[in-house]
Amino acid sequence: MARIAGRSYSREQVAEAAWRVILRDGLHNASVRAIAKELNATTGVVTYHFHDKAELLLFALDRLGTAIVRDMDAALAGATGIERVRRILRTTMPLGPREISGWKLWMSFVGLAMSDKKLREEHQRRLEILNGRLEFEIRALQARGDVPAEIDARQEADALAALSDGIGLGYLLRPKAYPPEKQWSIVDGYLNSRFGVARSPGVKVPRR
Amino acid sequence: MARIAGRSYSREQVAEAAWRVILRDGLHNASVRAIAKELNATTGVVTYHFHDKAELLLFALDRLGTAIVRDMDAALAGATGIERVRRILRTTMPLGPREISGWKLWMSFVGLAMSDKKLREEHQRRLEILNGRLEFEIRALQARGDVPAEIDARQEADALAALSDGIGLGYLLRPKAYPPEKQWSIVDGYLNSRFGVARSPGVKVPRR
DNA sequence: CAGGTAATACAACGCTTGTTGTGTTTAACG
DNA sequence: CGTTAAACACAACAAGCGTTGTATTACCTG
Repeated sequence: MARIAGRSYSREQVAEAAWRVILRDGLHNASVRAIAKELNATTGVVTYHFHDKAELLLFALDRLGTAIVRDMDAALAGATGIERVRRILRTTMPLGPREISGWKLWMSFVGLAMSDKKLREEHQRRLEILNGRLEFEIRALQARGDVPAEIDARQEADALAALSDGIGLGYLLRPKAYPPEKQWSIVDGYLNSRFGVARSPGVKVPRR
Repeated sequence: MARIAGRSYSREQVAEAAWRVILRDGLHNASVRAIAKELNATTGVVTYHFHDKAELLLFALDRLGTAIVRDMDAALAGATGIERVRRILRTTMPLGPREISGWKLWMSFVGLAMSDKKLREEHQRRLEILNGRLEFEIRALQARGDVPAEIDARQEADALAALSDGIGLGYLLRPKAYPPEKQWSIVDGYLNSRFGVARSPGVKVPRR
């Protein structure tokens, strides 16, 4: 346990330093030494808090996921009906700098996850949580009568998640093609033609 | 220029060896030596045909993209109307082993592209071609009267591409959640509710 | 004040990496 | 047949990597 303030780094701080290095120099340049230097420390800090570099990366990805889930729950507070679905999507899509950074980190790890089983399982766990949230909200809308009962909530959630993720991926590679207004326009268009939900007026894109 | 047959490797063969190594061991293990070993050769082959390792990777990604475009054009032969849109999507989505390998390679490079400008530009070029194809077909459908003229073809193409890419990304991380039938079900559902196009009977998922 | 332990620094090891340079083979050409 | 250049093998290099071990600092406890 950390003794004092000032010195003594936590695992979270190491993970966040790793985030910054990955965002600035890429994952393949995120060496233990580079991460330690980002902390204004030496490699001793990293090797003390983590057994492996793999453990550090896994922890960094885990924290990234929990941060997203936390933001999502915070965004859901006080929302009802279809607005809850919109809030969920708003948290995952790259609308602001925070979400964009999250997406860049996420996609950097996806590349590694193609060949690393542990990282892939971590990705799966997180995606199942997110899609589960969407499915839950859609079922709630069906119980309310706002959404036709004959649709497959599970499939509809996976479709919505795919659309959202595709927009995120598209934004990272072609930012000009997917500006925030267009992201929302696409999603609203989908929600509208799929659930018959009226488009939200103004297409507000606030948050940070 | 290659003198004889048997020996003498081409740039394409080196790139394809790189593909196999990346698919088997991951991009971070695709060293020059590993790629040469995959060719049953030495590093001399690689260094002779490519100035850099970066040049090799860029070439490998470029060839992957042109292969996809070639498959797409082949799939478009003899198709008319909305079926052409379906054929395009069928080429990009991870329905068969070939497309799945393509997606794994593609996503491996995306991770690097987050910090490599050249790779990112190559990704952009390819995506603009693919989305351009979709936009062109949608405009053709509008000219035919099959699709309402008041919709934004550009945005509709980007939305469709995002949905397709999101399904591809989702499949790589959660294959069980996006089996081929479900992939088509989602896309058909979208086309149906968006363009009012009748679902294709049988939901065939052939090809390789 | 003394002892102990958490937290970090630092040096060193073995290994792998991309790259460069120099041989060596082989096919084509005058 | 002899020359030339393409195509490749091979060795060597410096740099960087993750990891390990040991030394050092700083705080808490008794």
